[in-house]
Amino acid sequence: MSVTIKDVAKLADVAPSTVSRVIANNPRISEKTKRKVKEAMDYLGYHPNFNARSLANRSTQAIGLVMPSSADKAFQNPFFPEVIRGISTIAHEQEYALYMSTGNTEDEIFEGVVRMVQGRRVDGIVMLYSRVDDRIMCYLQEQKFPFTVIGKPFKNAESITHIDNDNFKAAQEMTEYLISLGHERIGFVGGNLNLVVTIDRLLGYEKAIRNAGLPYKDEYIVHEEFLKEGGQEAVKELLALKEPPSALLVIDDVMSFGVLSTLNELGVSVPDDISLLSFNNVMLSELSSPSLTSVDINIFKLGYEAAKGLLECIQCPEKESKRVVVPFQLIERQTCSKVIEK
Amino acid sequence: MSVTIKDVAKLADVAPSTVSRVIANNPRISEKTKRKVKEAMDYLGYHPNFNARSLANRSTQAIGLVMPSSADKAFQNPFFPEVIRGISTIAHEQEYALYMSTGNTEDEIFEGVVRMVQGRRVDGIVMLYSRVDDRIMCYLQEQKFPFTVIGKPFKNAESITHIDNDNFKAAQEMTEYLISLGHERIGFVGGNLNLVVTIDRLLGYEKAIRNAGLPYKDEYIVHEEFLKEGGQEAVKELLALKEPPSALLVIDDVMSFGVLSTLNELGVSVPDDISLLSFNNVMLSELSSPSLTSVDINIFKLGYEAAKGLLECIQCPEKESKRVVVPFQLIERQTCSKVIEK
DNA sequence: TGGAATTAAGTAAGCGTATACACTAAGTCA
DNA sequence: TGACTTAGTGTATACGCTTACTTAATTCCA
Repeated sequence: MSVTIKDVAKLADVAPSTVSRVIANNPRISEKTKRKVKEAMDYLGYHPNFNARSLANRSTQAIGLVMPSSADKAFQNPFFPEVIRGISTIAHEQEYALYMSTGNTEDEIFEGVVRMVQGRRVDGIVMLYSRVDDRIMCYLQEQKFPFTVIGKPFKNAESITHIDNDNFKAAQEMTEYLISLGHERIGFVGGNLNLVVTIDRLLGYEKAIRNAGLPYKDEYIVHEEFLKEGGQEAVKELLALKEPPSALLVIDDVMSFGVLSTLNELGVSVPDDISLLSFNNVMLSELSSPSLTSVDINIFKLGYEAAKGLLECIQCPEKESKRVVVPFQLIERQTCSKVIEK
Repeated sequence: MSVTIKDVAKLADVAPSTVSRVIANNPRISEKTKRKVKEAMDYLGYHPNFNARSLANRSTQAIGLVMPSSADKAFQNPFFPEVIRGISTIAHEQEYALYMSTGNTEDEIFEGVVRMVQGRRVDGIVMLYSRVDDRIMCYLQEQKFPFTVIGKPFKNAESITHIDNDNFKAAQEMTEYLISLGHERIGFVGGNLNLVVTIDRLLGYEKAIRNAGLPYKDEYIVHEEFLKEGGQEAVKELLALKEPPSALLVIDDVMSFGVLSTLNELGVSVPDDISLLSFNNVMLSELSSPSLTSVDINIFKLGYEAAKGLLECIQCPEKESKRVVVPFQLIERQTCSKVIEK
């Protein structure tokens, strides 16, 4: 059917192995032969069969991506496309392709990963999230399969290459920023508590609150899904309190969009009645009205570095694991203001 | 190293071929044997090696995605994640994985596709765009490689399964809508003229303009890149005219975001000074201020149907090609208003 | 009861590539 | 000149799986 290494060998009048060596650019082949073989390859339009190569080679030139939930849900958050942009940039530089398996339930996703790994469909995996006691991560560790994590692993962080922001510090500084604006009732709108990023940011928030001698109130802390709907739910809860917060630290821009729309419906003005500070600085966060004050966590770089680290793992497995911290930066826009004394 | 079909065969005391048949659920194997083999597989934690299977099988259970530009750029437009959501939904249902190769230049992307195809890394391809005289599409046709297209192929549309909106009609109706609001100077902000979608919508626009007996002016037609920056450029050009348009038909929401921000900078009010109607109804188009009046083209469904069509192509290659038209719907929000007589 | 028909499982030949090992021819050196 | 490198190729096997072909065992019917 398609042209194989043997066809090339026949045409160039050499052995198949020689052709294989030319492909691998083996120095033991003379320039003359190389030229001859290359001509034959061009003439026949030869392209190596990746499956055969992978089989013989035990390498696939592909890296797998694992998302926290079904791609279906994940892609609703611009975080993921942006991470993938970063990943694909370096993947492309090194001629790796990206491979995604999807699933609806946790079990399905897990099975997908097992198939990727055992089926040798990829050389390594980038986990696009970090969760408390994650089965997939445990599995990859057991299997000693190369992987890197975006976010901080809950356990064994030292032995796993991971790329993260200093989320604790970021949340602390941002809370301090809100405090400096005069806010004393600051709500925290978090995502899923299983995600390490939620925990880190919550701890940073707590630290700042306590440092400032403010009361740390459980009712100011809400956890919802990482979607617009999550933000909407959260606001409803918080505004139902006797003393609703005057500022919100929201863990994700998309949630903030939800928060914003609900506040708008309720006739609560941002930032006059309530300030909003969120994380991620997604591409579209400047578009909302008012535009979001948000912490730029450099999503692109998170992806880029994660893939880079993974390729290093794959290429030299002895290399020890490392932690890369990507800096963050507050982007001030229109959703935060000073408290006006009444 | 990892457990193979032979290990399972040995443990279950059958021949490797029998194990293979159990995996394929071949009816010629007795239930008793199947049970025995499955036990052995579970016990050993066996998972088939996909590369070996693909090699023997000539099938990969993966579908390739081709984007119009580098993933880097494409992912800046929420259109693509959303299409991929649709694709991944059905891909997952049928246990296919997604495969993406990326490249910066047109040549690199082309090479990536050739490697996908010749290297037998995927069973079929979904083209996420349709362009005039596209090398990749020609190549896939020559190779008789299964593929489907999102958008209308420029040539041979009858012989290629494709999923599209009726962009001509959509643009015509939308232009008529603007005309019905009293607008007589309507600008058209298009994307790359090589994209068939741009052409179709432009033609629909022209049709409506001419039907209404309005002058069709070239200077009202601008083409820029499918990004925010593109929208920004476009506005600058259009507002520099002696008689700037009172309404704009913008081909893409992200461009509209750019249009909006520039108009805002220039102190032009939307919709009071200028109306804006755009396409795609991306998830975040309700967030801008004012929120975008936009045509919902059902991006998710475009992806879903494209992948579905592809899987049909793969599974029965004789099946004839088809055209699926996904309906559109105007979502009225805040960027269009009637012309106020002065 | 013998042989055809049917069912169940095994044998072995690929799929296309990589690579350890073997081999040849030419060059090196004492 | 003969033993010894060394550069350049070829041979043969392995990678893990599928499948056409065969064989063995069982059933069925005249």
